Amino acid sequence: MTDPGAALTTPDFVVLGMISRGASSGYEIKKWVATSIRFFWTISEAQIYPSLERLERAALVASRPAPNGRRRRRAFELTPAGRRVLHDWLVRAEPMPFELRDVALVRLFFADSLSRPEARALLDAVRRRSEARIAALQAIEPTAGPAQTDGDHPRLTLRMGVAFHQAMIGVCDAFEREADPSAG
Amino acid sequence: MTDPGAALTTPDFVVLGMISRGASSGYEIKKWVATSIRFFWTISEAQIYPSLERLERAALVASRPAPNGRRRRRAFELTPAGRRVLHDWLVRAEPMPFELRDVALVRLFFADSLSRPEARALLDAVRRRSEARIAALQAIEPTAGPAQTDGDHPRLTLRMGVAFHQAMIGVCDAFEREADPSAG
DNA sequence: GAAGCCATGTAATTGGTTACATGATTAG
DNA sequence: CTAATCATGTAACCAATTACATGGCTTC
Repeated sequence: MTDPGAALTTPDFVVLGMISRGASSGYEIKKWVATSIRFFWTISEAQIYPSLERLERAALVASRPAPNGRRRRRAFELTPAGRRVLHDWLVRAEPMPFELRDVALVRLFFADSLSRPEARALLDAVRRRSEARIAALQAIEPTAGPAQTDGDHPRLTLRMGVAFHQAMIGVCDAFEREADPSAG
Repeated sequence: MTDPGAALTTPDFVVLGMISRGASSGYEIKKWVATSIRFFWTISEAQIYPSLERLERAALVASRPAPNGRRRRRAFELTPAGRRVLHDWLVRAEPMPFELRDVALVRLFFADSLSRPEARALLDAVRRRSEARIAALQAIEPTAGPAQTDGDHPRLTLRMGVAFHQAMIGVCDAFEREADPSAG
């Protein structure tokens, strides 16, 4: 075949990527996603298990039975081809659209029709949401241990999440100060 | 019925909201979305026209034929009920999950397996993307004219977009400096 | 012995996009 | 006279979620 990674979708690469980082079972992939990339990508079992099948048929991952007692379990690892395909995807130059889908911002956009206190309440809700999200992100602290100076990309993406929401909070505060200078 | 806004989806409220801001036709809603909220919400004709039908059946909008010459056109406006439903939605206290879906961050997350220059190239791509997005946002400048001190929420959401991406750029820069202190 | 977690998997539905069809008008 | 824009609409398709089904193990 010309390009074994051509038919794969982003969820497939996520599965591949998590296995490359050491996740072995479908269940583990799900949990790892939930404690790492969930803030910018989600995935459900209904995607993971069929994806694992496809990846194995394409010989990008290999599985062996690895039961815990009588509880069945399949352990996966990358094949050399899988590692190559993942690498190619990571370095591929292609547009990466920034897709945000945020009801809160939609509501804020339309908030001109609200009264001052109503608009302020909405703005406060947005600020609190960001504060909560920052707390959730900081509770993760990936790759436990003191700052490893080098190449800790999970930490990088975590920081981006925090920076995002700090920025949002900053804009909320600035806007509030403008609308109500007495509180400045 | 108990709550005329209960059955509506977010796209419906977007349609309602755009009409409340003066968009009159389906076509116009589409264009207004494309120059305002598209950075945090999108909508297609295939959603807009059926939505308009639903909203009219629910008596939240009213339409009259308003052809331009022989080119057919339906002009919409909010009914009092529509205005009320929109208002209720805007002030409703309900969770507003921040949903980001970003392949770029996924790729960055997995970038530990890349070589230094490869990881750097990816980081640069992310930074350039944010720069481009900031430029696109600043090209919009909504509610043309000099800063209207008060209640300009479209401008608020615009600023959030800019602040977001400035924050991302900041994190990119910081990370790069850490990984390669010689460039500091 | 019940609740919760480990573990795999599928069916049905949802929500949305893409692509198309149609046709009038305006700008170059 | 052609391309772009105005304008409305539908059909087919796709990605992803929700909800469920099954069953073993662990903890209280």
